[in-house]
Parts: sequence; C-alpha cells; structure tokens
Amino acid sequence: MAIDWTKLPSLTALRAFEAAAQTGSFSQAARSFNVTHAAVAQQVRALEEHLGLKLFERSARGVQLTAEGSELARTLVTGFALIAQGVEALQDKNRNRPLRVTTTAFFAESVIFPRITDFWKQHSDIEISFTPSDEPIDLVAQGMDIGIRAGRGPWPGLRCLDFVQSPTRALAAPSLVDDPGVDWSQVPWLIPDSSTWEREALSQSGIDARQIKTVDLGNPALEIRAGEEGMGLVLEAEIDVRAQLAAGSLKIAPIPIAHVSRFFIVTPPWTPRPPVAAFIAWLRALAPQLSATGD
Amino acid sequence: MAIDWTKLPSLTALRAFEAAAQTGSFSQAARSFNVTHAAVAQQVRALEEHLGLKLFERSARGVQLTAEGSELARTLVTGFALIAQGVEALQDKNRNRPLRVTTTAFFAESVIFPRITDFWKQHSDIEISFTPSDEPIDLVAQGMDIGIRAGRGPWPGLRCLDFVQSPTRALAAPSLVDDPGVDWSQVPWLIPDSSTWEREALSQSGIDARQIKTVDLGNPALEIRAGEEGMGLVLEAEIDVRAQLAAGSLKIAPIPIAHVSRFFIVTPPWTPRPPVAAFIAWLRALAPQLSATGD
DNA sequence: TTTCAGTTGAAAGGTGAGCTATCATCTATG
DNA sequence: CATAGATGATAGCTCACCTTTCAACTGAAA
Repeated sequence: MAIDWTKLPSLTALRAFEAAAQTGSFSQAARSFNVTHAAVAQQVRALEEHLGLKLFERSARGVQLTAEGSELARTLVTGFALIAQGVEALQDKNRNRPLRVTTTAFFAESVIFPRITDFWKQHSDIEISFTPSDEPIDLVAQGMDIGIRAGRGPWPGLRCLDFVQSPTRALAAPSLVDDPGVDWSQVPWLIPDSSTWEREALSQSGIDARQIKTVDLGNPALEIRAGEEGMGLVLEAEIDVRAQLAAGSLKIAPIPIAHVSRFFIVTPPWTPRPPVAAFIAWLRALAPQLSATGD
Repeated sequence: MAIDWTKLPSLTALRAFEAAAQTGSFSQAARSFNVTHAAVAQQVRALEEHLGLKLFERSARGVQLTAEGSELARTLVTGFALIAQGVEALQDKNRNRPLRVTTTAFFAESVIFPRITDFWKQHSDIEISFTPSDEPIDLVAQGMDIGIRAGRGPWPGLRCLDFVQSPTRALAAPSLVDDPGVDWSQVPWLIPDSSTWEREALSQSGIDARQIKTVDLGNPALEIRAGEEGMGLVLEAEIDVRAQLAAGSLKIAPIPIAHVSRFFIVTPPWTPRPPVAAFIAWLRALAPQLSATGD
C-alpha cells in the first residue's frame, strides 16, 4: 500500500503550486522560498504539463485558481500543513529539551559541579541533566548532547574535540606512600581486568603488566575508595582525584607514570543546537584553567 | 499563516524517511523511488542532522524507528498520503474525462462526422464530445483537448500540427454561376466585416477589398445558406462545402482565388494523454485521403 | 497621457542537491 | 562457513532546479 512516487509529480513543483495557490501570486510564493518568480512559474508550468491541466488563470495582477487548481490546492494545503506541523513540533520539542551531558562520575564531581554555577550565571535558562557513566555509552542512542570521555579519540560516528589533558598518576593511601619500607612491586593495582588503557599506560611506563598483581573491583568509584583504604595502587588522571589529593586521602605514589590522560568533548555528528554549543564553549574556555592547576 | 519552508528540511529527505519508516528498510524504500539504497541512507542522515535527532536504529537486517522517528513518521505518512491521494484523484478524473474536440460546425459535419464510426471501430472506449465553434476560442481555458482551426498557425502557447489544406473557393448558387450574363463585380461577398483572412485572400487574388460590396451575416452557416439562395458569393475552403457541391446547391464561381485554406490540429502545450494522442493519430492518417479528393 | 511599480512569460546558462558506483562490514540463514 | 542481503562511507557525476535577463502587460499614481 505504499505510495507510487514514480507516477506523481515532483514535490518541489507541488510545493511551489501550493504556495502560489495560497498567495495568489507567483512572485509572492517565490519570496517565501527565497527564490525568483521564474522558478515558481517554471515549477507550476511543469506541474500543469505533468497533469495535462491548466491550474491557474494568469493575469498581470497575479494568478487565480481554475476549478481543477483549487481542487488540487485544497488537499495540498492540508497535506503540507500536516507535514510542516509534524516537523515543527519535533523541532520545538527538541529545542526545549534539557541539555543532556554524560561524564564519568568523578569528572562531574571534581571538575564540572564546582564550576557549574559560573555557567548558569551566563545561561540561566539552560537546563542541564548529567548522566554519570563510566562505560563509553553510545551518546547518540541515548539521546545525549555531550559526552566527556577519557581515552583516545576519535570515536567512529561522533564529533570529537580535545578538552583537557591531565597526567596519569599512580596513587595510594598516605599510610602506604609515607611508609619508606614499602615494596611497590608487591602492592596490587586496582585496575579492571578488561580495560586496556591502564595496562598500556603501565607498560609505557616500564612496568610489565604480566608481572603485577591486579584486583578488579568493577568500577572506578570503588577503586578509589579501596585505594583510600590502603588496598592497593590506583591509576587515575590527576584531575579526577584532585579532591582526594587535597583532602589528603590519597597521595601520589613514587612510581612515575609515562602517560597522560586526554579528555575529549564528544558530540553527535550533527551541528549542535544553541544550548549545546554554549555549553561546549564554556567547557573549552575552562580548559586552560584546569590544565594550569593540573601539573 | 503560510508555512516557513526555509526552516524545514528538504521534502526529498522527508519523503525518503517516510518510505524507509513504512518499509522498515532503506533498500526497500530506495526501490520504491527507483534509486539506490545509498541515496535513501544519505537523505535520512541529512534529515537526522537537520533535526539533531536519531530517527532510526540501524542493524544489518534493516532499520527500526526510534521514539522520535515514529512520532515524525506518523504525521508524515498521513501528510504524504493526502498529497498523493489528491494528485491521483485529479489524474484519474482527468484520464477518464471524455475527449473534448472543437472545430467549426462545417468541418465537423462534412469531415469528421462521416468518418467518426471508423475511429470508434478502433477505439470503442473513447468518448468524444464535439464543441462547434467558429470563433478561435481559447482551447486551454475551455479545457479542450484538440482544436481544428483554419487560419495561419502557430498560435502562441499552443502546440500546432499541420492537418490538411484545401483550396479556397468563391462559390455561389447554380442560378448565378450558370448565368453567363452575370456581372460578378456587382455580386456582394457574404463575408464578415471584421474577419481579416477573407479580405487578405481576396486581395491576394487581385480583388480590391474596398471596391466590392460585402454583406456581414454574422456566421458561416448563414453565409452558406444565403449563398445557396443566390444572395451572393461565399468564400470557403472547398473541403467545408463539399456537401453542398455534391448536392449541387452551390457551384464554384468563375473567380479564381489564389489562397489555400490551411487546417491545423491544435492542442495544449503539454504531452497529450493517450486518448488525445489516438485521436490525433487517426486524424492525421485521414489527411491524405481528404487532400486526394480535395483538388 | 505618461510613468512607475508590480505582475507574468520565455529562454539561456550555472550549480549544487541528490544520485550512482563502489567498496567495506555485519548478520541471519541454509 | 559461505552466501544473500542489509547498512555505512565516500568520491564523483548529472540533471533538476535555480538565476539571470529581457519583454510584455496592467493598474495606479503623477
């Protein structure tokens, strides 16, 4: 029951006709599409030829529908109006939708939340919802506007901007770090079994991943808690544990890590709507400030 | 309250999306427009970018609408269906409409009607309505499919085909023609005051239009009747008065006329629908036969 | 009456939206 | 495990659609 478009005239022609019918003038119709009168006249002529019917009476003062013309116009007007209305409704809904941002929980807590009031000073009307996620969720499928991701970009099908960099650190509880007798090679690393970047960072730093003990706690929040309790070594971007460093609950262990965590602002492939663009601009303006205190 | 098309996505993209939504497959949608799957995929992607929304979940087995996608699809389906339906209704009406032919009354009587049964032998399903008209009426405005016109073509805005030619004759009642004592310069010409081609034909034949008497009877049928009654000279294409010549009610007067009446098949500028084309073909096949007996 | 502003028509030429062609990838299915 | 049929990506072509330009017509204003 699908429509057989091969036998129907071009939609451009139908739209031109509809506009001309409603305005009663080719010139005025042309203005509503930002084209010339000649373009509309050609489309209407083509439509008349396709149908084998005269749709307008022409005169020097404008055009007037024939009987057949007004019959056609009546259905086209409602059809196009329906379409336009449907699209506009979706656009409005989309425009007024709150900004949806996804980051790791730590990044949100230690970087975004302390500064978010500054953003709202500039854009009090923009509603933002944060979705913490450690997994690299599919932004587009989840209807997210912005993701902040650590790792190596770019990701396929997503637009990807450099955000900030932060040195990766090996961290542990002060009780361990302040103990000069610790044999670090015996301290377990609290890193996931499956994740790759942690092991790469270690091997880049001259640590053989096969020779170390690891404990997989399943999520970064637990890893940090466990690290604070002295269970082992935590591998994190400094920027993510700044709160713990400040509080003294974690200290940088004397194990140099030759790796830098790069954070990216990731967006869907299309041009961001204005609130999204505003938030991205604000984030990027933040970057130098973050990096300055970061090293 | 006209629609602002500048903010709406391209209709091509909307149509592609609608078809994909209904079929659940880019490839199948593509087939319904005779395009490739890539064309549809591009249009849908462009639409998604325009709206900043994901409309389909893609998989290797086809596509599935997202929530937003199905919302959009619902209004598009009805909108496009309305449009298609409106156009198709008009096309059907137009297709089944009887053939409308306009000729002079004489031409219809002496040329068409005697042979029309032959046409219906070939096309029994084509209904024809004849509108006799001596005035060069506007074919298109009157919704005519075919006109047969004498005079000089082409006419602006109309398609024009040569049909037949017939010598123009000066004719009078036998009582006059057979009377050797008639002074033809004193016999009035039964021609309209306003028409131009009759006077041109006369002056082409060496007859000064200002030196003759004329009587304007208002229409050709009356002119011929009056001619048969001996009221004066009639100027007609031979093909138009063949019936009178055969019956002996009019005879060719001994006044040579250096003019040939040319008949044209005139149609609206667009491609004729099948019944129209059939009738034109039949008419043109008739032409040699008419010319053969004509001179 | 003349001018002017605004309409439509016609035709030549330019250009970008939309298409094809092609290759790669993925997944059900036999 | 190979095949059929789906989607994605992209380079490049082409024609549908547009602009440009000129001419004719009309009604209102000067």
